[in-house]
Amino acid sequence: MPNIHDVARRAGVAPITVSRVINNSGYFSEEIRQRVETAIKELGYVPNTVARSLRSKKTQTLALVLTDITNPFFTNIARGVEDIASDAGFMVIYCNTDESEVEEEKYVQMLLQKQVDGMLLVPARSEPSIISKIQARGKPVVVIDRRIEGLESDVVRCDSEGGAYQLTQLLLGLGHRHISVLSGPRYVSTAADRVAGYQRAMAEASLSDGECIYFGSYHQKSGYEMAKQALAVTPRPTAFFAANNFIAIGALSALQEAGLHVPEDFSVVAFDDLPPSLTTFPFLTAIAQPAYEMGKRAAELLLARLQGKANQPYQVVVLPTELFIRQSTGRRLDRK
Amino acid sequence: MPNIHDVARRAGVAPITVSRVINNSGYFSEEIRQRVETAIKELGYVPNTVARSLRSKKTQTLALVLTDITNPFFTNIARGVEDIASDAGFMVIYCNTDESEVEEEKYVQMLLQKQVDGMLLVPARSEPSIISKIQARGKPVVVIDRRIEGLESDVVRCDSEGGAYQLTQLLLGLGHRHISVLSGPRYVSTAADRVAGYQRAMAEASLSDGECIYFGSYHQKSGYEMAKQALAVTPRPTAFFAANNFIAIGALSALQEAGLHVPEDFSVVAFDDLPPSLTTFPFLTAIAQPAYEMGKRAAELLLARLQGKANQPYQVVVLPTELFIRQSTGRRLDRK
DNA sequence: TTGTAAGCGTTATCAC
DNA sequence: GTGATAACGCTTACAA
Repeated sequence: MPNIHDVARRAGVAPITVSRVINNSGYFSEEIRQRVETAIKELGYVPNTVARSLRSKKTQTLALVLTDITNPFFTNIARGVEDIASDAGFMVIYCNTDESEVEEEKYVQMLLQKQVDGMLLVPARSEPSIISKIQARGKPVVVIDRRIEGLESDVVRCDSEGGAYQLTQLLLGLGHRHISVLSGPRYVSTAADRVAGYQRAMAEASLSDGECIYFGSYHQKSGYEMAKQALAVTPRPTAFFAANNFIAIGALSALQEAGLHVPEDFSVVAFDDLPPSLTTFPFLTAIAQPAYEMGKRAAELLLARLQGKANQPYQVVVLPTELFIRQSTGRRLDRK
Repeated sequence: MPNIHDVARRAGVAPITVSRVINNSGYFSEEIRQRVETAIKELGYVPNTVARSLRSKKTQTLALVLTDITNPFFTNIARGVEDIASDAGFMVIYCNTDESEVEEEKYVQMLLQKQVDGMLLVPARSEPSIISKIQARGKPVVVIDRRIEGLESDVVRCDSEGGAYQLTQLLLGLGHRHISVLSGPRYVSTAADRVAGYQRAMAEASLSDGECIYFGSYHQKSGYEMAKQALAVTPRPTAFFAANNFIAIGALSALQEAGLHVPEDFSVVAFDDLPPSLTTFPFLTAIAQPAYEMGKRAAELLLARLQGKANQPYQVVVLPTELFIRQSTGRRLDRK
């Protein structure tokens, strides 16, 4: 493969001149541009970004570290990130941690070695060390989706506590008194915050939330298992609050298996809507987060840091959620 | 940030010795390993992969170029790719082309500049030039999901023609005679092959497919619009064959809007199933492709090429699909 | 088992 | 406007 020297020789100029033409930087005459461009074409020259990065200390590469690209919420974040990054001439490396701190640590280490210019990260745990580590190496990070106590950084997320409060209030308004929360991993802020929102609503209604809180993982299987457990409790709950879309789907199959019909016999609400493009018939009452917008905003924040705004104060962007009331909550319960 | 020289100085060895310890290559004594590792820790040294890549001509990076990560079919391919790549110590850059040749060309160019070790590509068009270009630069490529006439390369895909034939036969067996195909972009092989499978089944049943074939894009909106058009034709069709999941969803809303109930008044089948983790209640009769497996196999093929099997004959892997018969096709039509 | 020297392909710096 | 030179941080090839 030809390099910049080969092009220079063919065009009868110095390598640095070729570099100037390629990058459209510094001064050169129109005639030189012609000669260089011709030589590039004739040789089929492709600039080597690796060499350029070594010299310039910039890779034009961002990393997106999330838990599972398979979840449409994260998929849409990814798409938002990529669209913005791509427009700015950046490429994106993505990594799935499956909520594992070990994987997260491994990926971050690799990404630092790769000299990515910045990272967008959905942290596996609510503990600041991994982020601090990245910041300590002078790389900007934007934390997506989750809260980390005691950490200064750019953040883009939604209000989990508030959304959960809204969903719980909706159920309470429909007359439900025994509501089980099927939540995600205990140490993930969204899972904890969604429980907290539920608890606030329950407390305001002077109801106990005694045995009704389950922590699991943000997966269908876990939703199924938590629902099974919850249904075995006496008195049996009349509604579920699923802390994400996958959990809701799992809970629905548990309900079906138990012969309970939604919404006739049971109500279900979920945090995270299913994208309309994937829903045969919208059914679940849900709080929707603007995932694509979250990815976009996060990428914009990161790029701003890379484009000189390195020393501005950190921004915490909390985007609004939207409540969609659908069939899974049905009508008001008859008071017993 | 410290570099390999700093570590070498601190450990009292030569840079190359540090390199050997880091990469666990060549010979060095246990004592040297200790000294080097201590120095690395004390300095917080992180190896610079960019410099390493420049020298070794390997970036340990793959690229996944697909049309839209937002489609769960591709999301699962991506996940399969990433899992395999990650196990082998490779990172993955992903790019969305939205079926645009221009975007595809732009991305491939950037990826070549970035010196990725190999590419996995869902080509935007059934035309070999972009792939040949990558091959010409000595980079291995695996073509995913689509056929390209007259191209020698590794390929992982499913049998679109056969799956479409199966779905059409199912509809014919239920008594449908007026079946409209709502397909994807005319010049994408999967869209064309799915139409071909439909045509074969129709021809075998001695039925005409005159005005019943629509080409659009693989999106919900296009599905909606094609369905609208198809429903305006006399005699009105009694069934749709949607060439992908998004089109099916769009078609369902058009049917709902037209006051037609599925499956009572109308049947719908789709190529591409919706992942169970995203389906509140499975409803669509569909051909499912093993997307995750496709991504996995494709990544394995690519890695094999990178690990010395560069000159083996190209492999074309055609994975089996699975038919799920659900409610959207209902019962046998009463013969008129 | 360890080290020296050169070079990977660019660009920053300074000179002309 | 254009070019010579060094340097980015590492590893290959060779030497000791």
